[in-house]
Amino acid sequence: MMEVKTRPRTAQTLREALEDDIAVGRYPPGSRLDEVTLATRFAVSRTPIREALIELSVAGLVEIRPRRGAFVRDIGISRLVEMFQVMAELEAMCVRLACRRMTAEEQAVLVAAHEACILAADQQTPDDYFHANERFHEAIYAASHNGFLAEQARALQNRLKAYRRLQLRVRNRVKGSLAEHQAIVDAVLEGDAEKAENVLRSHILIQGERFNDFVASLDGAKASLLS
Amino acid sequence: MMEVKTRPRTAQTLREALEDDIAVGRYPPGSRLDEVTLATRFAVSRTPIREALIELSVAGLVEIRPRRGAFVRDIGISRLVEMFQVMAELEAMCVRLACRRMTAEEQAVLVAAHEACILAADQQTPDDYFHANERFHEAIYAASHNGFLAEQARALQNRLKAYRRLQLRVRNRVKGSLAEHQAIVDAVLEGDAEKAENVLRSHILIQGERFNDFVASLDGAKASLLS
DNA sequence: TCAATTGTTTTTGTATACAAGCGAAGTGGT
DNA sequence: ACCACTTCGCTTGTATACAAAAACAATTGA
Repeated sequence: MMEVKTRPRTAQTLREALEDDIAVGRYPPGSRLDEVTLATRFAVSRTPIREALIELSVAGLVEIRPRRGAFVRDIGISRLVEMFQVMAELEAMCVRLACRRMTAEEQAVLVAAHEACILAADQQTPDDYFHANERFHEAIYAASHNGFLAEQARALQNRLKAYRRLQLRVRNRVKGSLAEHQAIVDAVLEGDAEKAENVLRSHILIQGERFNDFVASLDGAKASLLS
Repeated sequence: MMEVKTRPRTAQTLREALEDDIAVGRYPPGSRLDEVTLATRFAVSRTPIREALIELSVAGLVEIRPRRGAFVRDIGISRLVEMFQVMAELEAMCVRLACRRMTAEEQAVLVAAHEACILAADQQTPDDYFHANERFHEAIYAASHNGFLAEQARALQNRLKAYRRLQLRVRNRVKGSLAEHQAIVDAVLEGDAEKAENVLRSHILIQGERFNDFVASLDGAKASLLS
């Protein structure tokens, strides 16, 4: 069997490596994750592979069907909308708390992250914007001063990573995202918690909708998901 | 070493067994979970024990410090408050959605669960009330018609199980809890989503506060936590 | 020709064996 | 006597071996 480029396994854990491979689409939803194949690919025994797969299954990215193996969890579109709904609520909570509690430094970090987003959006590199966007939201999580909430938000953001990335491909979505960020920053700087909360909530909800559009637009042409 | 009563391991998984043991206090926060000890206790090899511990660590009940073992996660009081805050928001979201979406049958289930709580509260058995209470909240999760949200709510409720149980020991807490439930049911039946949301939110937040009281009241006498 | 049953093969789940790191205790030096 | 260093034991992390279940294929009977 033809060996595809195997990442050198720097210092990152097996779990992170698999997480990335799933997010990037190397292992598409529904595909089987064979233990021995993975073991040979990463040049380890089955044991650490199994442990990584268990972690991923608890985290929700992988489904382990007893006695028949691990599969990349295929999230239906309706469940995806549900997840974005919860994500919206978590982020709304974050920004609400952030409005009350955030320090001047944290405000500066948020503004800087926003400006980085603007820069990344200008040059037509969608992946750069994707990462700048992640840091923007991270700034809000951290500013909530609720460590547990921030963890939950990060975990769910990570679980939705693949879909958030795709959703950015929708026409004019980056521009729209940016405008929403601006509104959020404005509200936060004004200290208008209620406004910030509402804008952020719909900023997330719109992602679920745009993803829906995206899927609908390709319809039969599932193959191009990995284009 | 003296063998304490080892549960016969009916059909439940190792993970659930350990979860229970932690919730019940057999393994108090901070205590070390030795792999070989657990292996002999459950009469299995280290492998399935390790896998269960990994699951628990991802779920957040256990902390695995590399190369030094697994410990029951010791949740500080401030983090606990954070967790109750998030729980409150999740439940508020559940009831808000439930108000809009719940069917007549689901309303009936909720009312029935509430009545079961009243019955359980009358007879002075705190554990019965605890379980009836769980079913009451479960009815709300299910009625949200957002499967993912319901899963998240259940997971967090489970993680807080030990603390919710203790918090019920505070003077008059059961009576107070019941009154709050009544208010929630009323609001839901009226279809007043905003009211239901607010009442439920503070119903959860109050648990964090009452737990705080509870800890403060014993103060030095940590030993009696397991009374 | 098709279905069913049986035998083979592949794959998961568990046990055991082995390697390597951390901690504790002991030893030697100052 | 006190501190640093070394060594030994115990525990985790990983590899391998084995058992059992599921998938697959082939053969036989209708």
